[in-house]
Amino acid sequence: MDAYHKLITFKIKPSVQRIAIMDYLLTHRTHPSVDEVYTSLCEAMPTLSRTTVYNTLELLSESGAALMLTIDEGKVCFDGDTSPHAHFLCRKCGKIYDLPVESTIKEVMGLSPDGHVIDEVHYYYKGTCKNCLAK
Amino acid sequence: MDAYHKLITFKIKPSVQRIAIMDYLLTHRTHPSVDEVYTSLCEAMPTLSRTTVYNTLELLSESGAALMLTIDEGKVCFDGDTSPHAHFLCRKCGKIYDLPVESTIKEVMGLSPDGHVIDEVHYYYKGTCKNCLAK
DNA sequence: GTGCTTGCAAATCGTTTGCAATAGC
DNA sequence: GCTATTGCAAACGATTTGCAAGCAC
Repeated sequence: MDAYHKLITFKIKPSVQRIAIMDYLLTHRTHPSVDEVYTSLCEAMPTLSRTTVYNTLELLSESGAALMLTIDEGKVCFDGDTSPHAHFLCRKCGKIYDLPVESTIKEVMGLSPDGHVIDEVHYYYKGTCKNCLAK
Repeated sequence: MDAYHKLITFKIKPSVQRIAIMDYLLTHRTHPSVDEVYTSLCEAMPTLSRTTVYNTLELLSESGAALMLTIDEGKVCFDGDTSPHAHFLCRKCGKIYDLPVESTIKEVMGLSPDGHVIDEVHYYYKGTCKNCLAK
């Protein structure tokens, strides 16, 4: 699905900026930070403001069109892939990798044994990635 | 185990401040932020500085004597309980609850199918807690 | 006395806010 | 024209840094 239709699907009114940001998330599976999205899009859209990127990414994650990741302390990252998967952060190079989940995240959703309602699940792993191990 | 011996176990040189901070984490299972630890300890130790709290909590989490939680975007929390368990954040009241983990986190530790070395695992759940549901 | 630990103040950085300019129906 | 969206600049708050003073062996 392209960016425009993903916005429509999640009931988000499309605008030039929103489509560009959604498209960036869908075509760059690098789990970018706000600043990476902003800086990358600025080349093609020089009038884009950081505020709009903040607003839009918040809107996307609240609407369910993107995931807000807090695996990296001190700065938030975003993922346009909203299918169930886990995330791995390499402490050496700082890259975030996708990992498959054994027991699907969907099973956890709903009411916890303690009586809390769970509507969002994140599995975060940290360590050293394959590439950094080889060095 | 008391704070002093937990520091020794994790090869951390004890000091008055480090013992006080470790003790705070062991006796307050509220997943406090840096500021909560600092403010609470300041009453009894007026000369304590925020820098020391930052340094010590970083040292504790790097040494494995405490967990650094990033479930709450924008500010980091700490947990003196280093046994395997998951965390649930209530978006209404902001409290973090401990949850038991079905498949133990220890099983995940080690080499991932992709060849990355995993040495830290966090399971984060978000939603509305029992108490807030009742209101 | 040497090296580690602490504490203060200033700086930094990601993020939020207030508000005016703009775009879309 | 009305409402929602965008963009700028200033404010904010958590965290980091530089460095001097203090403590322990």
